[in-house]
Amino acid sequence: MDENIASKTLTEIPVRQRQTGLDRTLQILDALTEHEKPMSAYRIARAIGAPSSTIYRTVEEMLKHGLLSRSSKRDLWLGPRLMRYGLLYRIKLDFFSEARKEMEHLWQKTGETIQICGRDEGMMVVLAMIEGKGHFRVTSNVGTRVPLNWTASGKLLLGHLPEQQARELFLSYAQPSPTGRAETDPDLLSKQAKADFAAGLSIQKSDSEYSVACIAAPIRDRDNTCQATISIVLSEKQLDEKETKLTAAVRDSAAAIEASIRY
Amino acid sequence: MDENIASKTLTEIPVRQRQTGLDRTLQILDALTEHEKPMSAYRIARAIGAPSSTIYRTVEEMLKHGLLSRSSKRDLWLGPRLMRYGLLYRIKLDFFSEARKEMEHLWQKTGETIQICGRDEGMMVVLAMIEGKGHFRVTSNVGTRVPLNWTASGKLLLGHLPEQQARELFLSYAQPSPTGRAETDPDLLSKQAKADFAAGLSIQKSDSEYSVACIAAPIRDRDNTCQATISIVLSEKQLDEKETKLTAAVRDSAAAIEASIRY
DNA sequence: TATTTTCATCCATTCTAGTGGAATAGCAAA
DNA sequence: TTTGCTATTCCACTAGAATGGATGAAAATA
Repeated sequence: MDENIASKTLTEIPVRQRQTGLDRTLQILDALTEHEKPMSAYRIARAIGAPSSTIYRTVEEMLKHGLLSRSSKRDLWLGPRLMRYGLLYRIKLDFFSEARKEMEHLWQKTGETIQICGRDEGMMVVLAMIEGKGHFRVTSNVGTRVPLNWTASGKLLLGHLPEQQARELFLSYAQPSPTGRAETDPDLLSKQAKADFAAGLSIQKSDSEYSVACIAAPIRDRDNTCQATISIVLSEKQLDEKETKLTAAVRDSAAAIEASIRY
Repeated sequence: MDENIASKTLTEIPVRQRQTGLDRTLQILDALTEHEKPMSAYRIARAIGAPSSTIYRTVEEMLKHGLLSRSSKRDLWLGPRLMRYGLLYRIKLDFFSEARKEMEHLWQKTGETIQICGRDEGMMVVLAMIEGKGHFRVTSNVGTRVPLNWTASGKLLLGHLPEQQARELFLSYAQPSPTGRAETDPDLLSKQAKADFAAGLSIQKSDSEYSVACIAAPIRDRDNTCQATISIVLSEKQLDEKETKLTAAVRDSAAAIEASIRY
């Protein structure tokens, strides 16, 4: 909300770097995605601490290109062109078609909610999902982004990184979850990430939503990088009853997807 | 708009206008999406006719921001950050949650493949989809983009525009389809678009894929703009057998979605 | 009402980034 | 070998982008 109050200490040279047009463009898009609803150009400028003249210019250019759209007289929102790249990126992920099949398979077998998740910097993103057959519903959806420390998948997604690097990402992005149960300490988190990744499984209870649990397994490529995760999202109660069976199923699905991209 | 016409008369010198960074960025992304596979920086530069020095620079900056990623030593591909905006754009479309419900509903009722489609400039994009229960499979997928003249939905998506404007879009983007059965004449297409939109229904057979048919209805907002379409994709044979029943069902679903965004 | 905040546009200044072209090297065909 | 295409980097030049600040109008608030 408030802009950058902590400007510079005495010794720091005021190298107020001029930003590139692409920087400003991405800052605008990020401001809108964070805010999650339309904003005026003026408000965007304030939110990112940029000169309004620059933002008005850039916004105009972005509108011309369909990266933004006017949602009312003065409010701006993301533009339709953004879909072009995002959706294509997803369908061309090399594991994606196989992952869809396995998702379906896992869903047939368990009847629970199944998700494929990936990482975008410090956030976990739901890439694909099938909802469970029962009445149990989760709030997440395809496209939902949450901090990595909220979920089992989030931790796995950093498990292949050197611990130091994972620590830094958790340090920058970890946030308290709505339930207050998600770990936020970077040291602990990076250790957990490494351990869970090594085990090929991560289980989590009520970290992000009350009485919601999650069983996740990593999808690793030939370089052992965690490209994505596949997971079952279910009620804590269900988890207690069927844990052994479900963990095995998730592991199998992950293995099947990995096999498809490793030849 | 028309600046560079008067300047030189006799010897036409190629006035290669300097492009903005955002222009170059989008050209790079478009080159990759069109090509549908990774390309080298050099190849991208040639594909868009830009100075290679510019492209190498821009590519470097885009890599830094996660808009591109290296898929091998020299090959570049779309970056994970693109998902951030694309998926959020979709999820926040005001009709989207209702549309998902109706999609599900229609699928339960018919058992056929159901799609929600939107428009990105001159292309139709599959925004969401549920596959049919039978063995009949279509090649399209969420994120698939095809020229507007190939599909029933494509025509509906331009139906609210003044005929002249629709004509221009068809003129720029209409292409022959794989089956050769899709209309390509802008005049005919714009008339069809208008008529189908007015009728609130468009039906198509084998225009884009052999023996594949489609029944589509427009989803219009308060301004009568066609925001998207909902459609049943099925075999021609099925269409012949159950046409009346299915058209009614699609109409009902579209109406339900429209009701949800029109209060 | 008066006053503050939001919104939008304009201008002069600074300096970045797009451009053209050259240089270099690897590789494959002729 | 020569030729030609791919691939990458470097440099000088300058169009035009980002900036800071000013100016007003409109809207919100007191």
